[in-house]
Amino acid sequence: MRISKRGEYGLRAMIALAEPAEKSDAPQMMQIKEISLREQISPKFLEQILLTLKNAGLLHSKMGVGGGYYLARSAKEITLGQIFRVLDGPVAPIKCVSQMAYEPCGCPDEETCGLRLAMGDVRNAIANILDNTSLSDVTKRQSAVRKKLGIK
Amino acid sequence: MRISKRGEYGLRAMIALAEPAEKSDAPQMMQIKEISLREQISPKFLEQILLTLKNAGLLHSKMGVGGGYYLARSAKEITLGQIFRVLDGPVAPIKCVSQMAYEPCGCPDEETCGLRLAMGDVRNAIANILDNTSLSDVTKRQSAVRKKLGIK
DNA sequence: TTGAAAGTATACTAGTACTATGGACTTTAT
DNA sequence: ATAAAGTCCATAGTACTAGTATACTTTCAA
Repeated sequence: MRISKRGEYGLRAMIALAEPAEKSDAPQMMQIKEISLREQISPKFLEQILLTLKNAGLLHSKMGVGGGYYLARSAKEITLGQIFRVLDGPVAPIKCVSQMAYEPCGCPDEETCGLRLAMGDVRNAIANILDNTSLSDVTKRQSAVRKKLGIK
Repeated sequence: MRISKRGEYGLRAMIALAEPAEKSDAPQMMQIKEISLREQISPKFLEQILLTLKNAGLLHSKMGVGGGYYLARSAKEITLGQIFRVLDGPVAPIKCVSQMAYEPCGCPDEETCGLRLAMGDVRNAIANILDNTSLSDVTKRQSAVRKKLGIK
C-alpha cells in the first residue's frame, strides 16, 4: 500500500510551493534547486516530477533567468488527491473498485465479491481524505502544529 | 496505492476457505486445485502464497491424499489486515507513519511535516478497515448481498 | 549579442519487485 | 507400492522504480 517516491517527492514539492503562498497572497515561485535542496531530493529526478505536474496543469513555470515553478491555482483549490493521481495513478487498491480507472478483476461474480466490497470501503476512505485535503489545509495544519510546539 | 497480486489472491483464497465454514462449523478443507480453479489463479503461484500464509500461522495443511488447506483459527478471528500484512507488508503509505515498520522518511522535521500528518490519517483509515474486518464479516456481507439480489 | 541561468524533452540504466514456472522431494491413504 | 497431494527451492521474464545523462530552448542582463 506504499506510495512511490515520485508521488512522495511530488507531494512534498507541492506543499513546499504552497507554504509561503499562505502568507503572501501572490503565487510563490521556487526553483528546482531550491526545492531539491530543502527537501533533499535529486534535482534531476525532481525536474521530471515537476514537469509531469506541469503537463497535468497543476503547476505553471517561468523559463529563463529568475524563473521557476509556481502553483497553477490557489493552494485551496489543489487537493492531495489530484497530485497523487497524476504521479501514482488511481487511488483504488484493486482495479474493480476504481472510480477513475475501472477494470474487471476477474472474480466469478463482481456484485457479490466480498473482497471487492471490502476494498471498496478502503478506496472510499483513502479518496475521502486525499480529495478533501487541499494544500492549504496541509500548510495550515503544519503551522498549527508548529505553534503548539512553540517552534518558530 | 495498489495491492499486489499476491495480496489479492491470498485474500481471495482465505475468503474462499472461510466461506463454507460459515454453514458447517467445522474448519473447511480445500485443495489448491479447487481454489485455483474457482478463483482463476495459477495453481503454482497460489501454492507459494498459501505456503507463506501457512508459515505465518494463518493456515494449516494436511499432506497426502485427501489433504488440503484450512484456516488455522475461526473465520471470526482472522482479519483482512493480518492476511494483507503477511503478503504485502505494512499498511502505511509512507514509512514514517508505519506502526509495524517505522522508518524515518528524511523530511527536515518529522513532527511538523504536513505530508506525514496527512498520510498518518490515510494509514489509520486503511488500518481501521482492514483490522476490524474479519473473514467472517466478509462472508456474511457476501451472503447478505446475495440474498438482497435474490441469487442462490 | 552573447552567455549564463533556468526549464524542456528524451533516452538510458542499474536494481528491485512482481508474477509466475519447473522440478525434485516428502507425506499419506489405499 | 503407488499415486495423490503438499513442500521446498531455484530461476526467469517482465515491469516498475529511482535516478543519470545529454542535448535543446527560452529568457534576461551585461
